[in-house]
Amino acid sequence: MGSTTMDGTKRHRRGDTHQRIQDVALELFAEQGYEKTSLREIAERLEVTKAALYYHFKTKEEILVSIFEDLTRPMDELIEWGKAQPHTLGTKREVLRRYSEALVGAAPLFRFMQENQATIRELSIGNEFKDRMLQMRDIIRDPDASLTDQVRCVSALFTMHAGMFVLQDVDGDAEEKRKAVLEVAIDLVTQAHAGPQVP
Amino acid sequence: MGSTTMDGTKRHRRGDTHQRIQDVALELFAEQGYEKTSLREIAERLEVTKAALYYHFKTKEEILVSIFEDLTRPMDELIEWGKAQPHTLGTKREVLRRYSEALVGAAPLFRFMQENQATIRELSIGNEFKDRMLQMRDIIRDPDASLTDQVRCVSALFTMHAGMFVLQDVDGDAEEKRKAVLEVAIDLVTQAHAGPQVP
Amino acid sequence: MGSTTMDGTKRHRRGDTHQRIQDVALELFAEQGYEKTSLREIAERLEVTKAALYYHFKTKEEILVSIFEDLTRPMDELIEWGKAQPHTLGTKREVLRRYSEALVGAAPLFRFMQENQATIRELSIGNEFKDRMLQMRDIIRDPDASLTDQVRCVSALFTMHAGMFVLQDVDGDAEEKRKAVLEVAIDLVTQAHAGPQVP
Amino acid sequence: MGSTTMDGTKRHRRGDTHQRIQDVALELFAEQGYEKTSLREIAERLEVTKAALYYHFKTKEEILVSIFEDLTRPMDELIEWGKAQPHTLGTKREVLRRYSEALVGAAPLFRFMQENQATIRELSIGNEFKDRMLQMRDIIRDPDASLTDQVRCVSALFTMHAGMFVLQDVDGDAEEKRKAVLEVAIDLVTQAHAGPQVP
DNA sequence: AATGAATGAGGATTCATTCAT
DNA sequence: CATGAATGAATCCTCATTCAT
Repeated sequence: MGSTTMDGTKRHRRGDTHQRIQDVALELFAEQGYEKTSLREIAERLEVTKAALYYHFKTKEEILVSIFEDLTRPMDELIEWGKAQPHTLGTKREVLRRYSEALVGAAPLFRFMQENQATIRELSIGNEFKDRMLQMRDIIRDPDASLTDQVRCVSALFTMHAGMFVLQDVDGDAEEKRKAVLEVAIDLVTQAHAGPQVP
Repeated sequence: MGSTTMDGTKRHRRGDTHQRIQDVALELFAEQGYEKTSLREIAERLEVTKAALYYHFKTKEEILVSIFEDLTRPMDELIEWGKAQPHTLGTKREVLRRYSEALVGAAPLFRFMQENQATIRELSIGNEFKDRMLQMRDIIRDPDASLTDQVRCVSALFTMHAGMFVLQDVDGDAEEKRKAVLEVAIDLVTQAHAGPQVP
Repeated sequence: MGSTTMDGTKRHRRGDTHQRIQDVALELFAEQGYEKTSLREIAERLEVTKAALYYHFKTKEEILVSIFEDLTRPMDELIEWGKAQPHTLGTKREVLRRYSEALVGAAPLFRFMQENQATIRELSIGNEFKDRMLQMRDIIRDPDASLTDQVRCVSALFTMHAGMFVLQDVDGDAEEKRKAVLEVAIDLVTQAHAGPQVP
Repeated sequence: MGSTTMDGTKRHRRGDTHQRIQDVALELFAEQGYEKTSLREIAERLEVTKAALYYHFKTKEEILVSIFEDLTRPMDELIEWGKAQPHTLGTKREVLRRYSEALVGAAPLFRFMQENQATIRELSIGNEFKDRMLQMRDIIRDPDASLTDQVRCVSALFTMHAGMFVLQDVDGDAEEKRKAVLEVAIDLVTQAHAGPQVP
């Protein structure tokens, strides 16, 4: 029942449940945290049994890992691209611009990552995530710049991550806010670049 | 037996265990997260029984609450002071300066708060903390400023919170880093102030 | 499709998978025990799905039962033969001799039976196995003999079962060990026969 | 309630529950096997909750380990003693005699060990038990004797272990049976000693 | 001021089994 | 002949909490 589609194809929507588990899980993880979200809860909301989850994923952690891998792919590609470019201010601005867009697609995941750092540190994705962040940092910052300028770069990255969520309860349309955040981030990086020239 | 002597030497100072519980708890909470830290673990590290913890605190949450209240008192006072001042750039700078110092004393707690947001949101201190942050925000930002400038202010706050931990694996002495972070934060607020004048 | 060819070459011989399941199952049962061996494990090692096992066998227990029946047929025949003979010492020796040989073919099964008695007792083959053993015992022992002599006979049987596995970590070639075990068993039965004559 | 004794001592029978858990656990382990016995079952029979078991023992395995350690102490001592004696036939007989007696006290445990070998092999006591058996074997057997004589010695040991349980459904009083088994075992060892002299 | 003993609720995970395709 | 998807029941275990002493 219910697996027949308009065109009469009685397809078994392979990946349907798989995908739905990921969706609901991310929703709940982001809402309540990883630890506080039980598999029972996920299963109930999907109207399947806990055991069904285990048919699709070997462990609770694997659910998270799979979400993470799926949603951070665009960032991986961005990092790959960024590392191949010359470390100019132009590159950095472009990276921030693209990063800002990539974040939109993975917003719930990043909100989750940000709010569950303690938990994630102990999980297998902990290091993976940290590595990605450090790679981004190394694309953005200049290790020979002043400490202050380095802080500016790190702050730029942070502003982008946090900005999106912290501003949730502020007035204004989401796309506008994204642009404002991006502007501040680009400003910070630009200042970091200008900085050393006028010591 | 015989835990008090006339001159106070070698006595189990009242509040000794109480304090030790808070210390160990915060240490573990910050390290592993609130959910992953069990009372058994805290008790074991203190070499007392779980039941002993219940002599000093009614619940696990109360341990956290008490830590929170003790460690955020300086910030409360700062907020009180800040609200009483005129909303000038000078005030804001001073607030950031003092905030930066206050953060040093409460660093593990803030690290904890930052890394356990999802958990904390469901706890009683969740709102308290959010309120404090919003009050800080309202001291720092100007609600009539452009969205971008508002982001600058929020970013200034965020930079201070995050900066301290994210920079842990970066070179340089802690006090220097604190100053660099403070500088960037003050810069951001200063720019936010300059901004509206050149629209 | 296409699993049989005219000349029988390259055909999926009927019972191929059936047989392979039994082989792998016995191997794992003997190695890890019945309870600790899951159908998932068996299926994985065969590179089929669990459901495939259910095409060939109705239950997990049935897999074991079928192995048991296949491998103990020679013993059944031996018992049939033994019961038909006169209860002389010669018969008993011959039975032991043949039993020893039969054991070689069913070694993994017997190792399994011996190491999983608690489990087997609750299974349908439990009684069957016990019955076989009692019938063997009744061929070997003389119910009117002294208790000691009866113990000798039971011990002879036991020695044969256990001997093969316990001696695994002892020096020497398997066939030699089998003969040594057989010799001791025959000795025991011989003594049991000599016993009553010299009270 | 119920913890007051005749003499008015209101003692908390420390170790009472601890001991009762061991008793019931061994009973069930021996009856149904280790795997098939769930903690729920043990708890129910004791009219406590599962969690209570975990107050007394860290894991299910630890319950078994503790039983094992308590009940095999006499054997450890016997082995210690046996190793210190000269390897004469007299010593061996004495060891068997004492072993036979020690077995009576630990009968359910040994029945359990015998019937759950597959399970035990994977548990921490597996090796401990095997070690004890090999030490016994090395006290009893002579490594330079003929293979047949070595089998005799191993068989003697085995006969003692198995004899007690296999003979359960045979006529006669328990003590008598024990003596018969012991006699056969001693005979086997004696023959092993006499053997090499007449090659 | 602290302990020993226990509980109830819930956690993740595994298993044998079923059934439509 | 075999699979993909799912279930229900059970498993071991952990946790915060309570209470008499």
